[in-house]
Amino acid sequence: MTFVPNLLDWYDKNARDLPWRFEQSPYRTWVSEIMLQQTQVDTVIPYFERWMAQFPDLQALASADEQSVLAIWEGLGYYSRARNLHRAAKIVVNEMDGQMPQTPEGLEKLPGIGPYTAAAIASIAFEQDVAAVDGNIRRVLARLFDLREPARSPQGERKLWEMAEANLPAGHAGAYNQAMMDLGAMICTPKTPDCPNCPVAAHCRARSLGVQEERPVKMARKKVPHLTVTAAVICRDGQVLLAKRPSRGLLGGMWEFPGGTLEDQDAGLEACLRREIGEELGVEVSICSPFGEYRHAYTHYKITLHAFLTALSDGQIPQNLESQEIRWVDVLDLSAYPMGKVDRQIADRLVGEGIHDCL
DNA sequence: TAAGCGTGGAG
DNA sequence: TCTCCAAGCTT
Repeated sequence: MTFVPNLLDWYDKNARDLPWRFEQSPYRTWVSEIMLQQTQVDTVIPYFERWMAQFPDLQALASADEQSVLAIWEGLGYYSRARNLHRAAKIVVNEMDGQMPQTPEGLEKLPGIGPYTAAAIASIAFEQDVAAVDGNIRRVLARLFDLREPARSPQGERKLWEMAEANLPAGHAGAYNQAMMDLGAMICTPKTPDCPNCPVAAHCRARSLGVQEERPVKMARKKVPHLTVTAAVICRDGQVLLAKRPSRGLLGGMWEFPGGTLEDQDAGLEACLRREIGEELGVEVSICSPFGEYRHAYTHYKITLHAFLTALSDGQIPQNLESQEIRWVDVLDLSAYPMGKVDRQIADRLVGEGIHDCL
């Protein structure tokens, strides 16, 4: 007797009523799965609704421009997800006659779709009998079978996919995968799992050994560096200068206030800013006043960003030396330019206070 | 293979 | 304030 009947019975009664379940289509399933990568359901829901209002189908997405796609995605993070989803939609519409692949192998060829997402879409949208393993399922399986290896190690990962496949109920893969995820999100949580209310507690080896909170075994985590960063709000005639970041890498394709990281050789924050503006724009600026200190944690490092109101020195014309593009933007138009969180905070403060030319 | 990639919520 | 970590993928 496996845990699966109890699991499916529980899911039948307790499945969450989510927007992409309430009204289901392959496209909606796809978008939801991409948004849900490394992101919690409650965070995703409002983004999903806005997305569907603006890009109701594959054709609408494929014909959109990347900036409007990034603008909708702003705040959700991992922006390559948005760029890849956009690219993939163009591929499906232009090269596949608008028909999404229905198998994991076909889906995985599209940018942004890896092993988990391919299995999730194939099982949920196309009723294929394939097992998926995500963070929730990884935790549930590691506890059910008391997996001793680190779950994210190559060997642990291989065993988890084997466990998921071994227990797959034929003809019910979509419900099975989603039930495992809902169980992980609602009952079998990372901290203090609700074992008394768990429908499969009787099958749980970690629970029977009292080690459920020690599963899954984690890999050691690296320390994150903390950088000091400066940024310039360069003001001129009611406008500010924005730079568009390179298309790949951190915040790819998003706009920002130019600046950069404090180096050992810099005499101070203002010297750092003058150096960075020289490197990035080839101009000299005069620094008028501080404009806030912003702390933020990215995936791999933390920053404290010091912003300054600045003005170009006489006769200086900014050149685009390191960005995709630079552009003078009216303060009231800043909301139309997709930005990461810190730059959005600076932009919002500019909008709120109005711009006062500093010289 | 391991590092890079955002942000927000929970404890 | 800090740590963990959340429906992972790409290079």
